[in-house]
Amino acid sequence: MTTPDARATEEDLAERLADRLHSASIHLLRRVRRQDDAAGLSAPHLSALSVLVFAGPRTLGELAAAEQVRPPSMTRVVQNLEREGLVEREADAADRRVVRLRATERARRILEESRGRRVRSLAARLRTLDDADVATLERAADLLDALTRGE
Amino acid sequence: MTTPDARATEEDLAERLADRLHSASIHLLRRVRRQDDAAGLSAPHLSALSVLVFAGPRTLGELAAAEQVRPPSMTRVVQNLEREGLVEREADAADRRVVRLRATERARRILEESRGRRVRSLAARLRTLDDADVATLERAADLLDALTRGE
DNA sequence: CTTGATTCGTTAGCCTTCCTAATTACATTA
DNA sequence: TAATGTAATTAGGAAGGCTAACGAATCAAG
Repeated sequence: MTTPDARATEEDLAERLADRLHSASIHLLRRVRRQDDAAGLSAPHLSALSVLVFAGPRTLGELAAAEQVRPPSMTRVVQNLEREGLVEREADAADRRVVRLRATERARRILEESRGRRVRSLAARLRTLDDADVATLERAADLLDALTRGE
Repeated sequence: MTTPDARATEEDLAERLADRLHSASIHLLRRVRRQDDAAGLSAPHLSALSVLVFAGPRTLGELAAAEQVRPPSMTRVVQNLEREGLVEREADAADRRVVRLRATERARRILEESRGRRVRSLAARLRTLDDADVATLERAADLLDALTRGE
């Protein structure tokens, strides 16, 4: 970085990194999607179901917020998951407008299986990395999670 | 790594990491997409154009492979970019079937501008990280790029 | 040289996922 | 009790991905 434009370059570093992470995410998702899901769970369905399984029951609106989509988008996802017997709706005692969602026992099994299938080829590639690189990606996953969550 | 248990655990670690990277990518993209693009360049368009700008001219098939989409998908993207005057087609001298694609001068300018807009909020968050975390993400971007490329 | 197989890109048509706007049902507050 | 606000759904549309089928060009055998 010995260019005359050192200041502009420095300011661009964050943007440049953001751009690279953006591209990497696009490519990672496209690769994973191709792996094709025998269990019939697409990435958005899998991701939403994960929230219910690992973080516990949520209302539809909370789930939409966690997944960073609008409620109407989540409505459809939930309808599909419900049809597959992976999610159950419960009435909220205090407020009958809200839909409380809970993953079924079957969902836990399906989730484990289909997650394995979906990310298998990526996981295979990860196994070729040395410990330091794995640690880097572990830490990066944490950081990205924190960065993309909230506000 | 000698016992079946250790091996299974090790395999689970890779899958677990793959799953976390998968989720992080979904959330990152959903966040970035919301930022909305004043220049009218969507993420897939921006990403494809980046390849042509930074890696030089490519055939349509090569570009599709680099972007991990099928040729018909890339055909549409290129048609849009062409209509915007961001990409030019050239005939290949040796093989008249192939379409050689080149980013225009205008594309370079537009790319810089719209990339900034698109990733701005992510970049702002990245600026809050310390140097070590930034370095981690830089390295992770490299690793992910390598992992999702090829084969 | 001719014929058949292959390859590059396009067209056609479908599916999924996301969105905004409008609507319905319930809750809250003035 | 009337007005306002909020949770979820419905309706409708845009974008981006896919496969299948096709035309044009190339390559490989004979």
